[in-house]
Amino acid sequence: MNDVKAGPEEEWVKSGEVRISDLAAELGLTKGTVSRALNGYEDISKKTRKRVMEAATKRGYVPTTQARRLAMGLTETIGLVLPPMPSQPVNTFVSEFINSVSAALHLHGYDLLVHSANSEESEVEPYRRLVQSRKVDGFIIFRTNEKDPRVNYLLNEGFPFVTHGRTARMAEHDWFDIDGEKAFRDATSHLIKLGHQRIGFVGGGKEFFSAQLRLKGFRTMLEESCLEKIPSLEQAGDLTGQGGEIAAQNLLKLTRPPTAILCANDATALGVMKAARELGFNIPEELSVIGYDGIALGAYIDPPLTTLTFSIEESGKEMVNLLMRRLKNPDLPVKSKLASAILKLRGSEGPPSSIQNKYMENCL
Amino acid sequence: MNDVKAGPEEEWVKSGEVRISDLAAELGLTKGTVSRALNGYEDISKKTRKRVMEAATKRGYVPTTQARRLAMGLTETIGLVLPPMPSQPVNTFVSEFINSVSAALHLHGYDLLVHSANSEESEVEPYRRLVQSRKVDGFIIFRTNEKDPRVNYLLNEGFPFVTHGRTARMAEHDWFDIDGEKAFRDATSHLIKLGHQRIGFVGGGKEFFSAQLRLKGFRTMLEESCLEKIPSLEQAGDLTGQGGEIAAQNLLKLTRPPTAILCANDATALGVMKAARELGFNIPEELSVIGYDGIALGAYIDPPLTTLTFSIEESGKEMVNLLMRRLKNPDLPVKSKLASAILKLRGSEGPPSSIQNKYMENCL
DNA sequence: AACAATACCGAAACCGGTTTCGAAATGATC
DNA sequence: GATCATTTCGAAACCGGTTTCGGTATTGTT
Repeated sequence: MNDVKAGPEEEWVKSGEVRISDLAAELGLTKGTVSRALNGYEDISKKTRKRVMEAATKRGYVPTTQARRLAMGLTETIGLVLPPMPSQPVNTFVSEFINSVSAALHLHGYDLLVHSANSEESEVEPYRRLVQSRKVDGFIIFRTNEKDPRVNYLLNEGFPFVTHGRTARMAEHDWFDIDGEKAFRDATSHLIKLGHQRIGFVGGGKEFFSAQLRLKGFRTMLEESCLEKIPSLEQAGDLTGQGGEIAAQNLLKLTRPPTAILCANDATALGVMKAARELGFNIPEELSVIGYDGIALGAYIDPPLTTLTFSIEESGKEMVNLLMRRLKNPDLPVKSKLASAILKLRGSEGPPSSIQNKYMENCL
Repeated sequence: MNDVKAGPEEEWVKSGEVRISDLAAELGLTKGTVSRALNGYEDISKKTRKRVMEAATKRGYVPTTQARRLAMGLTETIGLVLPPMPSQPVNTFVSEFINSVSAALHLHGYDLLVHSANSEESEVEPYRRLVQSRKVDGFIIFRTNEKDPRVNYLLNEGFPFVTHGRTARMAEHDWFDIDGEKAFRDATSHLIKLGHQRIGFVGGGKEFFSAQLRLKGFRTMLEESCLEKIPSLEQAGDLTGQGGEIAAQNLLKLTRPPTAILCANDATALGVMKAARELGFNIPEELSVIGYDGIALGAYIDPPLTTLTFSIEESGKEMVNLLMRRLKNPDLPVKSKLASAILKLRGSEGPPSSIQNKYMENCL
């Protein structure tokens, strides 16, 4: 009966059974004194502090988080609400992102509360609940839209948060983003240098702000390179594989199909490649494809997908830094960080089959 | 100055500013009475309850979670520790799983605390910390190993948890698992019926319990079908794409390479397909490949990957149910649930090029 | 009308910590 | 040795709820 696994001499203490008052009683001190001793207050003699610390480690005392947080009036917890999952998630971004955010928060003594969004209710509802019940001190928000109700709500409440992605009100809140515009200038430039002149673009709808910025980068580089903008080569997808398929079918059935297609993300690119295969286009000989996201799977398909990648770990870390700064001092001016994506050449792009060499010559 | 967004008449209350004592004072009651009124105690008159409820909704009162939890002695939080991320994650399981677990927990009024494992320290360390600081009431554990130190620790502590996957001590704790053995019997049977007689298997190391069970299913079906077991056709990978590549190279360079390869997961299968392409094997004509996991991206590669799938949403839901049951009554006998995977035919398998028709004739 | 039973609410303890304030003990100064 | 400044700790309030217990006020019973 009642036997426990432990050495014979060793007295086994089940975790978390010793309270600060037990410790105080054992030491002949008050719990206030014990608390101050453990928390490094200066008005505790070295001798007493040593006694307390030793007793604490010996008895395995760890303060009860709930009590400490109540007393200190903070939750030491950051909320992250998962957007409703698409039926066919193709991206490992979320898990990597959660991982890096969680790790970064841990360094600051913060916990990560992950909440799932119920698609039945309003987008801001989970945030409202978490704020009202005071379960978190701040939020990490990702997949922002240009006009984002979550951002509006939190700004209105004066509640701390950082977004991954810019919004219409980005001047009013901290944010981190990848410079998708520059990324697509780079990718477009790369294709142009390879000799492409008819380049297609498959983006997201207008509701995807980041995808719009990528489109902007694409257009900018076309203009800089004196290539005419051909509206029919710009397709609005929905950032899914299926959307990519449909968009690619539209593009490749044109009388003069593009020789390259830039995709706003990798899922789209995979759909584009699938459609291209089915329509008999060889990649990259007859069609170059470039994606965005850098998903690992891209390296295993045939041909391996050339894509724009960025460090998810850095994203998480930087966002946590911004948020911690905000929590320490809510009145600081807004701060933001723009990181850049790099083009990872893997093989799904190359020179067009028939190189038209007039490129760039009449420009400037 | 000090203007807030609200109707002119409406008095604007910033969320979470009203305490139970405020409410009590306003109503001329004590906070104990207000608390009982809101929590449905029977010793409150209908009239008073109505007054309290109305005042609460009007003033937007929501109890402070930390205080409630401290008073009630529970955290209403479940911990989930992410295993160290592989450098090349190709699987969306984690994010989907987190999503479904979080959603299921929410139905029970529980929160999900996601913690990341620091690869520098022991595997159980995060669990120990969460237990000692009393941040969670229980754990959801996944990617268990046969001998799992986390399981040992928690069993020793008597701390509630549910695993995704079986362990050597599965008789002592609640668990949920997919019947990988049956799944691989099915997949193997499918290949045999297609006419394959030399079937390769790329698994994980011995440290991956679930992969071992899949191997067992493979072997069982070979035996049942009176096919001889050829040891060199069983390769131990590491459940990554790279591992799959290497294993496939070994298999395909054999004098008599297999006509089909079963893979313990999709990441491995992708690596196998890559190696096969590079060695000039056409899939599925010259080599059939089947994976396990049902990752969505498998549908977009060429050929689409045939795989064994299961419902991640169901996994999360069932695990939460098991855990909630355990929390309500810690003394209940252990309970478990075994769900089955289904073979999703997508095109990466087919009959072998040269059918040897003697199959199954001399069996039984 | 007297008494017991019941409905309803206030008072206070409690959860497990933190932090402020003041008092006692110690040390320093003359 | 008396006075004052410092060090060190105890006492108590506090964080914001929940829950037990007991005391009125009300109702029901004979």
